[in-house]
Amino acid sequence: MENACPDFAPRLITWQRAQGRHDLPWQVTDPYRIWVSEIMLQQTRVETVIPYYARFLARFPDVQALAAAPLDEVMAHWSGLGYYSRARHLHAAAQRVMEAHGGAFPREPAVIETLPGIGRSTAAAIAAFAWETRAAILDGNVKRVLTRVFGIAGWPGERAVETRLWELAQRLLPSQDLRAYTQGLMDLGATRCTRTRPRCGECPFDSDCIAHRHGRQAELPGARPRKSLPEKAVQMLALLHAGEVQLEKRPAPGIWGGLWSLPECAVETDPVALLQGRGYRISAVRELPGFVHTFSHYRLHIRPWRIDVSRPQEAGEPGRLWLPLEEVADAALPAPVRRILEGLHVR
DNA sequence: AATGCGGGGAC
DNA sequence: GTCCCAGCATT
Repeated sequence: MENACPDFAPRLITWQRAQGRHDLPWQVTDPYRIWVSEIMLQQTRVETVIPYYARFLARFPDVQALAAAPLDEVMAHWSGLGYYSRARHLHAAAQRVMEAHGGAFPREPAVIETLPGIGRSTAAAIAAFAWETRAAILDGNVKRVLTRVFGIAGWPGERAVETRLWELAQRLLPSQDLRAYTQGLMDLGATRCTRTRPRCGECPFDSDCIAHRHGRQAELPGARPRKSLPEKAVQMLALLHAGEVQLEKRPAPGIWGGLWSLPECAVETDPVALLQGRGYRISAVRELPGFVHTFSHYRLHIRPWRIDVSRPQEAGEPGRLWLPLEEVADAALPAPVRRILEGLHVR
């Protein structure tokens, strides 16, 4: 497979030295500073990390200072970065480095990986940058570069594909210059082999890259399989009376919790009969155009109705109000409810 | 093997 | 809006 590009590593190293990034704040040899950067950079972009990194190192300049600091203060310096278990693990790992390793960061990737918050790729990156250790990384950048250059299909999150990528990453490792090589993989992925609109004309593997040769840059790496969302359906009832619409407050845990929404009923239910059973007198009924609202967990087919009532009921119940249509713009409404009501107001 | 974990930027 | 980002831990 790697026959597609037999001199991958030396070409990458040469490219990194000429075209790669050399001014990132964590391009140092202190393993502590490299370690902190690698944790912050997990699932987080370089531009986002830079200001946090500066503040963090100013307050916790070495592993001893981090281990001795209160966790609350570590968390405060992480505030806004997200994935806060990274900060808790970082703090715990600093204390273990002090107690189990006498304050000296371990050099062997297998030992580094036993520290909390450090997996295979992060352990390899720390060792490669700090000591030129021959260890393979496999982050999002590397997955993108390798799937494209070597034409590896499938979603990298799938076990079989990830196993292939780890094997390939391991086989491609040079015997020296691991610092430039590892940085080159990241630099290429970040500045040339980008997710969209890759700059193939400025890539050292231009002529060899399978994806470029076949115009498959957009197909590689393979996309996460689209999980088919469950389909649900509901009818929403816009009850109108004297220029006002009835709203219900959604229960607090649950979808749209705390927002004001329209009364609902199942699609099997006849809304007119339902309302008449509750004592409403109905003067006009019109079914409005249906549409689909997509959540992260399911797709909701919404069938809205405009129902003019001449004798409203259920007034004064808690969690139920009549809102003047003129005030729809300022109300706390779910997006699809707002869409329905704004459509009404135009008429 | 799947999911939870944040926030932000690109499109 | 969706997708992804210098991933890892947990189940």
